Amino acid sequence: MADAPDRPRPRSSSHVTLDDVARVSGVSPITVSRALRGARNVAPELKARVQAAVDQLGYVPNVAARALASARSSHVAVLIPSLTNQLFVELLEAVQDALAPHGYQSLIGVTHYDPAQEEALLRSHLSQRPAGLLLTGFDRSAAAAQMLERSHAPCVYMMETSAAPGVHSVGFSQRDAGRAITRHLLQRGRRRIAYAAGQLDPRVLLRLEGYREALREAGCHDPALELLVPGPTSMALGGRQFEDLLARHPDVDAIFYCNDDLAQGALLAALRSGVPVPQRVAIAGFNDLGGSDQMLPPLTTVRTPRKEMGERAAGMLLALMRAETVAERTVDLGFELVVRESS
Amino acid sequence: MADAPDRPRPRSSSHVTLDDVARVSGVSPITVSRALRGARNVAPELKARVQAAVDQLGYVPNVAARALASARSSHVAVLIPSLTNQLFVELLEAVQDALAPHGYQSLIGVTHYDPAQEEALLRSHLSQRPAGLLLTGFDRSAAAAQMLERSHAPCVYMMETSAAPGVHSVGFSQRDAGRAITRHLLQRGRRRIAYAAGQLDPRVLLRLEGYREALREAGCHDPALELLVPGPTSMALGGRQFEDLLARHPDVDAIFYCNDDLAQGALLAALRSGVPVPQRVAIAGFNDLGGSDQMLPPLTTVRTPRKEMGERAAGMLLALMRAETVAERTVDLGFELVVRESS
DNA sequence: CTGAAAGCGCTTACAG
DNA sequence: CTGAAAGCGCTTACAG
Repeated sequence: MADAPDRPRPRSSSHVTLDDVARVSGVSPITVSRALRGARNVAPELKARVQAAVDQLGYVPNVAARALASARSSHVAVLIPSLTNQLFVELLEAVQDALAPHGYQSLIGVTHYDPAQEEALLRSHLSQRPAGLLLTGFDRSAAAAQMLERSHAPCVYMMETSAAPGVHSVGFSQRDAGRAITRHLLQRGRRRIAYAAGQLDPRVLLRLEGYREALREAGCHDPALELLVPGPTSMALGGRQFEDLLARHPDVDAIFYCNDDLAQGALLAALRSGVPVPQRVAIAGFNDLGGSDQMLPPLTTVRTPRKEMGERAAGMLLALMRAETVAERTVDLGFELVVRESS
Repeated sequence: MADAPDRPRPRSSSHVTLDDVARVSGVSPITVSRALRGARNVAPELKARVQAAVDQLGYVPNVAARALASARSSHVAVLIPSLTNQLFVELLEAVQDALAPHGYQSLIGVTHYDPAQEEALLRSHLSQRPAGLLLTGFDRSAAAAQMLERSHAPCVYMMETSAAPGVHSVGFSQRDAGRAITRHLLQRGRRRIAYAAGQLDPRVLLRLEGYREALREAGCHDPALELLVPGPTSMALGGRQFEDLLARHPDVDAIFYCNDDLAQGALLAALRSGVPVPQRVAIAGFNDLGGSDQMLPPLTTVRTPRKEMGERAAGMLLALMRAETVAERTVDLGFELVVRESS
């Protein structure tokens, strides 16, 4: 198995091709192709001979040739808003782990929460004819939606659910989760409950809706207690929001943060300034990210099912890519209230 | 521009091809191909005509065809140990941001710190003929190293540096960094300095070497103060290690953690048990991850240049993929001691 | 600076 | 269940 000389490269590659496998196993190239793709309409005996030749030669299919001939790549485009939020990192890992065993590679695109960037990414990914798409949420530009539709590529949406016809989605109700944690704070006797958020994406705003509903039911909604700042979240921002809210509204008795990193920052700021949590203010977060259980006091939060979400979305996409009909097109995975000592 | 009927798909795609562009612009397909790839040996006037036709038709090159014909894909394989350590997420983002404008897609592989997994990933990525490779560190299986060599694919190593001939690397001295932070603790008058680590990868062990060297120089190295536990790091583990060390070695006066997440956990554990930091024990971390500046007290650590490392490694790879000779094959980016109140 | 021919390594669609 | 032919959409290598 001599290597080709370094330069100049011969036009004909020195790699083992499907034709080589056909020659060695004594069948036609098409039969090899079929056997390799696990077709049932190949005699078991030929299948075995092909496999033996593959092993002997160390044959590896050329994905580019396959993609060109079949007009379908083995890539799945995964578009997420950010890698800075641990949530999406874990979602991504679950997706990759589910897709890889089936021979699909994930091509990750980070949209930075920007519809224009998402549109550009979609355009570039779609031009490569991905086998499938995994997208985050439902809010995108009209142009992006149109490209998606025209591409006819299998697609599953993550993070939220939709019952719209033809849409496949795996997620949970952000609104219900926002309502649930707010109700929990109300049940603890809190009345002046603030909502502090950064990175105002559609899901953060849905949680805001849930928060508002719960407070209106209880008759204690006050828009002045909504602190919505654009831009990325961080522990530092959470600390500043904590100080800001207490300074401007000394009667605030609870704060619901849209993400755990903010809430962790708040907990540390409280420690720094000697504000007792939860006695003086209760603190709640969202997502149950790493470290929230280690805080002082441990953080009350909502555990979101990103691992299962990634697995289920990938599973659904796998079915769609096999051209199977998916019976359960909308999967609501729910969420879990995790009550710790901060509330 | 009517769409093809849904099913069955015609063999000939309804997409605009390079031949269409050639027809519209009145030149040969090869000239279009050259113009598109920015060749200098195309008359400016023809270039303009081609560009006009591309715009008019909305032509997008078929990457599979290009890869098949040229035996080079537009993918760069990026192999990192983990996405759980924020460090690698930031490294990855920098790489992607640097590669994307040049038309290269990153294919991410997570090795989970496992040479066998890395070998498998390398095998699968190499079979797709990536345009280039970005790898983490130098420790890999002999089989993996051999595959790399035989592939002749351009490759840049990240995180560490090597002066070995033919090797391109961008990193910093993990050993020097470990030595530097340990010396800092010594300068603060500490003598019973422990090293606490998880995820015992080669870089964690290099930092350990640096730690040992500094302590031996000062004549106070004690192997009993090295706490090396396999498996993933976390804030929870850092907290347990803190309690463990203080219980078993009451005279410990400083702990150097191999990663900030452990150190953050230690700081919280100290707070929980009322151990004053740095009065009773100094705490130092590594990497300067998000939140370390928000801790109570803020964490002393080593800032590592992951963003620049990703950018420089990608830049070097870009040059190699253009078949340029890279003069500076070994780039040492250094590190920065960040002294805060925990030491 | 420009082009006609051949080929990259597969799969599709049609036969049998 | 198996195969011969054609083609996917580009680029390489050779001419001129």
